Amino acid sequence: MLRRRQTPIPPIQKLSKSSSSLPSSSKTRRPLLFLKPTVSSPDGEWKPLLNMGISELSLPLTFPTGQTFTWKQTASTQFTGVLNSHLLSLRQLQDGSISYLLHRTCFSSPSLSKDEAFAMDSLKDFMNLQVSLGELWAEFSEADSRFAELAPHMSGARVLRQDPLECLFQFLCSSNNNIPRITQMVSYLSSLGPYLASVGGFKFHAFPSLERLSQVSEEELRKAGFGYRAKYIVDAVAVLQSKPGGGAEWLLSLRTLELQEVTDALLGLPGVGPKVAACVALFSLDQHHAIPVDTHVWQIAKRYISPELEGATLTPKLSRHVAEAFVMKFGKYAGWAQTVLFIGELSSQKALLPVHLHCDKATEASSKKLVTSKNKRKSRA
DNA sequence: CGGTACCCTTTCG
DNA sequence: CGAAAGGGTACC
Repeated sequence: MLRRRQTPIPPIQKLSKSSSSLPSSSKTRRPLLFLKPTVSSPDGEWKPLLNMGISELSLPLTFPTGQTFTWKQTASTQFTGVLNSHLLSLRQLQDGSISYLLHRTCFSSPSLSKDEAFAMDSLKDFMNLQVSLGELWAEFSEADSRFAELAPHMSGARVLRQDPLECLFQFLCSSNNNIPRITQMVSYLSSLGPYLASVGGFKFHAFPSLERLSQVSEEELRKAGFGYRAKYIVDAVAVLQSKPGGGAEWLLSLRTLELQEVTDALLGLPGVGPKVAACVALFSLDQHHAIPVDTHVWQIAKRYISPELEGATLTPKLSRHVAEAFVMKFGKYAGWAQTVLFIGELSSQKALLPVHLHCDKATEASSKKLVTSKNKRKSRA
């Protein structure tokens, strides 16, 4: 059942110039993937990546959950994004098996095969695949009952390891903002970078360099709807560019530091407060116990972690308290636990949850009713 | 440390 | 249709 389709599909040069190179035996059993069948420089083919099982990786519980705004859902079970200037799509079948497709872009090597090894390394890195969710979640479930009841419905929700520069600018856009607008702003920034290709109606660009970003003015950003964050972007670019050795490199170097040092460093950037710093630390700088405390996490904390906080308002001091409480409870991968609890709060994901696991007041009442009526039915039976 | 203005869009009452 | 809130930060 779990047999992987490891059969190394021979590197068929799909419809390459010398069509005679197609092994005749394969023509009747080609997979039914009619993707852009006749373009002159075709994409690569779908290839099996791995099957860790749905419990280790779920694309829909990893990509559209507020960690990244650059990956797009390009088909019902397909997500597409840019990794080190490579454009690739991922797909997941019911059994959890993941396939990938490397798209051809203006920057692709002629054969694509050279790019593939590189793209695969990037991907494993990007998905933090060395971290086993199974072990972590067992511990989390033991530590926290809310996690335990949520976990079965959140299988495979992972924390990504994004490029720090990209991550920083995404979350600079996120302050006091909502997901659709953040997405719009981030795609504006992305559009400044080199165009790669179009997939599923989305145009993909490599994220712009600091140098390219430095060419955009505050006024332009304001016109593009960034509001007061326009100044954050412009100023942050300037500060980063002033770092000896380069801003992107400086950000990357934070990966080797402790969380407190990372946080302090990030807080030195314009537009970066504790919440944004924690997001960048967790989602791109290997700080697995960074806890971005926003209004959702605040609700979670009050409800499940520190009930005594009911009625309090979220001050910086209390934010730190909440973050500490999470780390106390979940340990050095507390940020991963937080992500699961957080997804449970997202209204977009609530639709996938049984009603009794919902947590807002309106549904709380009705779920109680449901439970009691169920119980009545049961006891009558 | 605690309070408030800041852009702008959507949702709520 | 006005108010409030939405995945905060800078400044006082």
